[in-house]
Amino acid sequence: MATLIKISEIAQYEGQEVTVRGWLYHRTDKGRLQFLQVRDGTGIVQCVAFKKELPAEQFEIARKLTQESSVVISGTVRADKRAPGVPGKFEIGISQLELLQMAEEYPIQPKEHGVEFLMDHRHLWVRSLRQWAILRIRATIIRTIRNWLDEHGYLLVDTPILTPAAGENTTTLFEIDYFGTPAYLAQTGQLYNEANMGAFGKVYCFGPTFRAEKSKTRRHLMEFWMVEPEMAFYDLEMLMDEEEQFVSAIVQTVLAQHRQELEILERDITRLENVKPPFARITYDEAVERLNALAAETDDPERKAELAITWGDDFGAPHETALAEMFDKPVFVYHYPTAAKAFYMQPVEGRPEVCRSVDLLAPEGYGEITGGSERIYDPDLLRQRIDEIGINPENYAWYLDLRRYGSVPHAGFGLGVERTVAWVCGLPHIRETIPYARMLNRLYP
RNA sequence: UCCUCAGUAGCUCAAUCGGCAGAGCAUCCGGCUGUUAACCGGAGGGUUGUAGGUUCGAGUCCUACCUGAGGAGCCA
Repeated sequence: MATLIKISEIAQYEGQEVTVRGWLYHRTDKGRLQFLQVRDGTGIVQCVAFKKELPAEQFEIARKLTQESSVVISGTVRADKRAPGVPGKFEIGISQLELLQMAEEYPIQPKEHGVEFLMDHRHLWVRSLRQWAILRIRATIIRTIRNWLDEHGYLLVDTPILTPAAGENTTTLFEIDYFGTPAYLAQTGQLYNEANMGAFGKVYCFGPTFRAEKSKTRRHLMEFWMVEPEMAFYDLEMLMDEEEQFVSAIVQTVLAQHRQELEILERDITRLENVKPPFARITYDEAVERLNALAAETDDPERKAELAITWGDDFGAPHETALAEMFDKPVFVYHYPTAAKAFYMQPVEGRPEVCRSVDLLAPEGYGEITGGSERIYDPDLLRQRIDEIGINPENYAWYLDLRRYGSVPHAGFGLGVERTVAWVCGLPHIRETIPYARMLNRLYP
């Protein structure tokens, strides 16, 4: 009886009789010889059917197999440099072929397709090699996030998805009917994180978050995954130290475990190998100066207008890209204008127009992948900021409570998983970084 | 929401000045014992996004709408 194997481990079975189960990825018809590329989720292996070596009815099945038909194949593993596949270089000489289902005409061909067509067929597109590589890297990034935080003294404490009020501002929330009262899908777990921080010291939440922004860009989704660590007794510098260790660990783990997938994606890994602490740190003031200096050097008036920035404005996509291009790895930009950031961020002492906030900009135009800050821990100042912003303090009574019972300096940040995956994989658009992207005008499949 | 571009066979695209709607892939049939998105021969496959208009004649020009893409704003 043949051994049932995973295709990823085929090299261990050279010369042995094995069985693989899976789907036909591709077939080349050479008459009395059929090359079947079979995938099982772990890899792709070429299986070779010779007319002479198979019962007539089984060879006839091989000759007729359609793309994505499900099969069980047994045969002998042999090394062959010509054999394509993942990992490749080994193939199976078929001795037995069992058909589970002959697939109907499969819509996705091994060729170029349009974006709309592929997104309409996302439930099938995830079977394609590029998507296989991307989603495996995504899984590793998520696993590394959890492992790293768990190993560095953080406790996972889940925060709710159904929430009574806005985390940041009310214009970007999905509203739902909660038995007659309005509720919202969470856009952040941060406020709850701060409560949990008071209980456990270092905590994180990790899950989907929702923004109803009508954004139509390569880096926005309506539903995206975010990990948000929150740490008691951390200041901004400690926060940056922690973030650069964390982000470097993510990138280096993918490099160590997914050379094969990065190769499939044709990712230039030299830029990733460089992602190790320390990262450059510049203030918002310096960033504005650098951008305006760059704008001054530029002759193209369009480019000049794109780069020029007035102090106080938040960065747009061209600003972030231009800033990131000045460095060979991610760069921290800190001390943003208070007015441009969330109400709970700690003002800089003696200079309240800027706050103790920091964004991390990824290289190669991937933009902001983390955003964080020291939080205001003085109850009066927090109450004052809430009044200034004009939001209803009643909704934040429990949050203000946190400052009444042993308030401590603390800080935290959020990292967007999809943007990180897009950057690590070198993808032009975020839509391929999540299995089923929720975008403006797309809720299917 | 704004700007730009696009919509033709299942898919990717072509169609000159407004004049017979075509190719490759996929599918089906036939050939081939080393293919790498094989190759060779044959066949079927069309409400040109929708509605209206101009014209002897519209895939092509005009108007409105729908859908999508790229960019902007907002953000992770």
